[in-house]
Amino acid sequence: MASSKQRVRFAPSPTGYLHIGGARTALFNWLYARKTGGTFILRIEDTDQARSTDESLRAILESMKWLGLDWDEGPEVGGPNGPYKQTERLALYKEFADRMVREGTAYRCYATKEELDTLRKEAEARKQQFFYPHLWRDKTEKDWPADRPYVIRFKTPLSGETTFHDEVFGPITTPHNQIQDFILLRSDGIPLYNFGAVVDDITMGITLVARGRDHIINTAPQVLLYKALGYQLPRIAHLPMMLAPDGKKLSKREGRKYGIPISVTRFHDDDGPLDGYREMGVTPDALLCYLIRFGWSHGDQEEFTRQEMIDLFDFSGASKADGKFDIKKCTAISLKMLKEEKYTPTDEYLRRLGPFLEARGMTPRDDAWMRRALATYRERAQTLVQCAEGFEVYLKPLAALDPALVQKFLTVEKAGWLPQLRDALAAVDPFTRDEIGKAMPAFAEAKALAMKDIGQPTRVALTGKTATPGLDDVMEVLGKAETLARLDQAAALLR
RNA sequence: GGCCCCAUCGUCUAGCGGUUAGGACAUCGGCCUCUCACGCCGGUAACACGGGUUCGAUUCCCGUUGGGGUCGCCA
Repeated sequence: MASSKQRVRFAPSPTGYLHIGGARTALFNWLYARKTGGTFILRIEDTDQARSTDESLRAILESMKWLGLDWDEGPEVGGPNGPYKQTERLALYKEFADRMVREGTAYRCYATKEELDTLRKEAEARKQQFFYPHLWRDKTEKDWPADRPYVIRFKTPLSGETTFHDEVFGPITTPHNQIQDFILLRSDGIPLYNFGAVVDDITMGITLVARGRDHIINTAPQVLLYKALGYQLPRIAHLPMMLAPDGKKLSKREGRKYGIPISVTRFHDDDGPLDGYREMGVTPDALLCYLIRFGWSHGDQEEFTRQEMIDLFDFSGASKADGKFDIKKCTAISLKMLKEEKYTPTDEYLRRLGPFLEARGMTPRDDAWMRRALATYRERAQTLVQCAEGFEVYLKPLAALDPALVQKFLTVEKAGWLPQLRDALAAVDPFTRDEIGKAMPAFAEAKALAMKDIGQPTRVALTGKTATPGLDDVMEVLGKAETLARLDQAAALLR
């Protein structure tokens, strides 16, 4: 391991929401920085001006904050290597590009996009692979036409190959004849991805680049750029892809098809609002827990606190094979994380639950009551949404009972004892789970009934539902007055 | 199609030459039980195929097949 301070970055382009795969990339970089005591940089690659939007940038920052992946340098926090948006660094790219032209490792190309598109189409028609013909490669300054736009292209070596060592995949070799004379700087002075990323990684002192496997193809050109510029290569790590259950790219369409959120937080685009993991009701720690086990492992461990992730993380634990997203596993992890105080302290649980209650028209009550009520759902709610739905039993007035349920459970024949149960419960004091838990079986026994005979009718009378936490819990949370009132209401329906 | 990469239960994965191939999710039984969950017990379920190397291959090498990535003045 390098002795100097590690510097890593996450470099999204603000052309949409923060994709779940991007979140995984961000997590791995963040973990590496935190583990090594290094610096985590957030850099905005907004060079695609046609697609970049401020709304997208806001959404990405919001998602990063929600995940708790804080950055040491970048938007809002600044830093010594700014600015951190590429469109604010154009002079830098020009300086590097001009230098390369001067040194002969790059050249001006005056071929127009139209011209090249035509050639591309022709090659396509001949079923041949298009390859940039070295139109301007060997021209010199005296050949440059005046007043015509040009791009700057890299002068890729004509033969040989480039090999780099990937921390995850090992050595990867690319023959140079597969690398075109790619464009560094567009005619409008804006850099293309490979060039912008390299110049920034160099000037920001990045020591390790970790990104998705779809970038492996970009690495050889970037290595060539480092060499041409005379800088030392950072360490490089690629992560396997996160795919949809059918092995396709995890797109918005695929996500909908399998009920998988693909955005970290809610995002509005042309098709309307798109809910994310936050809206689905998983906690950031639970999501991170699912993500870290995707393409990485530490033996059989499935649950991690944030600190454990930091302590245990290492690129040697990464795997090479692509994976398919499994939403059921994700919610299963969510349940485990939500259930345990160690992973989700009660205070945090309630704080996160609040907005979900309010979204359903409920108002949280006092802290002690909320804690008591939460205890009845902690072991059964996979998500905060499910928990909030459960709270409707407690916080919403009981709606008119479903006639089908009344027919099934609340007839004189099946629940004629209801008024007497009500009276028996009225005598319970204190009205606690334990006392109720004794009174109910005692009542059943006195009536020569089994608990299972009185359970469901009572449950329906109390909650209008057939599945809820235990009756003793429900009654205690509801309180004696509300419990009796609801039973009275149901008893009136008996016929 | 060219080039690059990958390959253990349905899914995420453990394994780093010798294991009854383990765990988790899912699934199927059972227990618990007032319902639904949780929890507990148990079952089904994988080394893609073919060659090597080796006393011995899931593990190392080659090939085949399958999958993915990429071939833009997108990132």
